[in-house]
Amino acid sequence: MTIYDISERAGVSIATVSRVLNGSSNVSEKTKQKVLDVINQCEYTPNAFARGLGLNTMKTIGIMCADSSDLYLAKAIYYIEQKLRANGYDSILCCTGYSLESKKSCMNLLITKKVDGIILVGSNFVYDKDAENRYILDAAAQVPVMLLNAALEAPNVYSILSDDFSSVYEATMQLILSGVEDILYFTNSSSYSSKKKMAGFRNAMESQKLFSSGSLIQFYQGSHEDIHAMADHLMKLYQKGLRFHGIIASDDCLAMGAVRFALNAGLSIPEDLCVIGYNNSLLVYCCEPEMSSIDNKLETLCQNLILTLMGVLGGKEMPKQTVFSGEVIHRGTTLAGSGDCQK
Amino acid sequence: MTIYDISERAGVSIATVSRVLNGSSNVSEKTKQKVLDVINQCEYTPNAFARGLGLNTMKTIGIMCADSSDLYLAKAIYYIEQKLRANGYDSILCCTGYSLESKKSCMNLLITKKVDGIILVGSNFVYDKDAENRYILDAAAQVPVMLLNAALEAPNVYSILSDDFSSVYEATMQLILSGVEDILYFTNSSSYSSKKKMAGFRNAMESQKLFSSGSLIQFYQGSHEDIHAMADHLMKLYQKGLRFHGIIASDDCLAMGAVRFALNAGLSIPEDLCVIGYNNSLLVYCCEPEMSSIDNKLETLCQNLILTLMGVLGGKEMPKQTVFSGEVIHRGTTLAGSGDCQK
DNA sequence: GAAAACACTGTAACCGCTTACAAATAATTT
DNA sequence: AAATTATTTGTAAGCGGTTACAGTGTTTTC
Repeated sequence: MTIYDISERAGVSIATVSRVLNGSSNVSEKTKQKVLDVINQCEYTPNAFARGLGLNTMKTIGIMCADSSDLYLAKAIYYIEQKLRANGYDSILCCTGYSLESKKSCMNLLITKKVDGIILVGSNFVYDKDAENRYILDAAAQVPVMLLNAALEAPNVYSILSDDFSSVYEATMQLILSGVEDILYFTNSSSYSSKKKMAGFRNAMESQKLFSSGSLIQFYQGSHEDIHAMADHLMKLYQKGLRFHGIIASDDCLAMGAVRFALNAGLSIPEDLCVIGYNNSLLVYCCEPEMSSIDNKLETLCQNLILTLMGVLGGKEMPKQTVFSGEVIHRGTTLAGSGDCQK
Repeated sequence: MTIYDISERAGVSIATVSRVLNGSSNVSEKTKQKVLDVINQCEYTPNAFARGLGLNTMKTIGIMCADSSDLYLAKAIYYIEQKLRANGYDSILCCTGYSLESKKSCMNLLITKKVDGIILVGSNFVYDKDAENRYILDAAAQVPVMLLNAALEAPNVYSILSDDFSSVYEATMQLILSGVEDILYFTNSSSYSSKKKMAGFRNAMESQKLFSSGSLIQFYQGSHEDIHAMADHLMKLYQKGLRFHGIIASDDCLAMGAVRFALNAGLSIPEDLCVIGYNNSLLVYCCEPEMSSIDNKLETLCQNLILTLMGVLGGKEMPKQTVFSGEVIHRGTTLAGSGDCQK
């Protein structure tokens, strides 16, 4: 069933059918209705490929993320996909993994598929060295590129992110003010946003003359989900004699590792050890006491990202970078929050 | 840059260029190389829409899931997307939510976009009433439809699922054999696989003459992630005087709710209450003691699903239904596993 | 009532690729 | 060497839409 069939049955030309299909105003109400009737009756839907060829777009956005099974990224993808579809776009998903090579190849694939825009979900897509960000700039030469939780100043690249520096700075200060001074920053990444977080931690510590040595920032290198390994990492440090009464983790899962470590080491939370996670995910309710965490307003970020993208696609001038502030939420794993548990 | 440009520069016809592009064997090695050189030199990539129009496919598979941020579904999507791309396909993702209406509309969207196949991730896509499954059959009239964790006998519909009945049956029996006889089945869904699970539970209980009343199966209706609400649900039962020493949950998150309930009620696990979750997700390591759970071999399922789909798309005869068995993994929340914790 | 403006509709070119078929060339056979 | 066959290449007709432009019929203007 093609546009020709419809035009024939409706007794009009294909141009008229096409006009009806595309909501052109230059069709009389009468013929419009006639055509619409035939279309409905035949359950005709225009061929998407032909349409794509004619219009040079299929209203599709490419979404890239390292690992869609990551709790946080999965949530972001959910918000983004929903809002995209609500705007008449749909999304090609690519889980790239963490290697630059595969990111590049996914990027090319999306460009080849002629998506209308590309969303990079997660801060791990932006590198330190300019040369490594080349692939983003190349893509941006073709279609707008949106960064969630990362920033890159470049033409046709738009960044939506939370103020990770300030969030962690604040969390650290609050921990210090509650009397905890030997704090460990526990992370598994050195991505764009991770660096910001670390800087926030470091600045806060230094402002209180507490940043003594590099060992206060601990990198965990194992699997993203292996809570045991995370706990072991900390246990080793502990056994070597390193002491700390507070841990700020770069995500909730790592924080969960910290909680487990405390359990294994016989430390009680929050008396002997305070823990603050990041992302305020489902996991915060999964431990006892419940976990304090930093909420970076993911839904707001995603909402704004789509808004910006739609603006750009609509030819509007849009802000190149938008920053939202996060919020430290205290629950049972910090002293400040052991009393009043905010939602 | 089109195929005409290439043909001109290479001094051949567009047909030849097209042949080279599509790896046709009827091209001499010499001209092939000549064309390839020009293509590389010009960094030419064929227009995907035109190609789609010509070949009537864009090598794209539609993935539908209710909520990509669900721990289990997210993981499935990850596996599926990766394996699809490895096979030269990419995927349009649609998060449908749980209403039939939106499932239908997503399905239509995918058909309209002319995907080569559709994967329904999660058992909630299959309904009891045949009429409500109409939308699946309609889609299957166009393209193969793959069901993950659900089954439907229909032309061009392929089901890949785990043997949820047996898994839960076994888990229940093991609980009973360990001395726990008053067991609650805790679920939030009545999807295809949920029913199987319930039947497994019921059968096991009945086989031991323990299935006294309907109250042994408890439906939780709230948010999928609200662990507090889940715990509250159980607490209300408990306060009403209902007593149980075992809980089998239809997913790990609900099991986590059970763990929290135990905490709130002052019950110790596993002495006073045994808990078994489902999915063997990240969450099992997030509580103390670690959670016993049923592993349904998600990666194997996904692997097989893609294998089957590729077979079907390649015109091969493929099994209409493939069932894998799961495994009960005992950890700290069951008596059987309090001693020997298997990985 | 003729000219001008307007609203609607149709014709045909084009989007960029695939592929059936015809044509030309090369390799075998007799 | 002619005839036959196999290999390679080119021509042109789609694939199913969009849309510039031209054409027709109506209404408005003076």
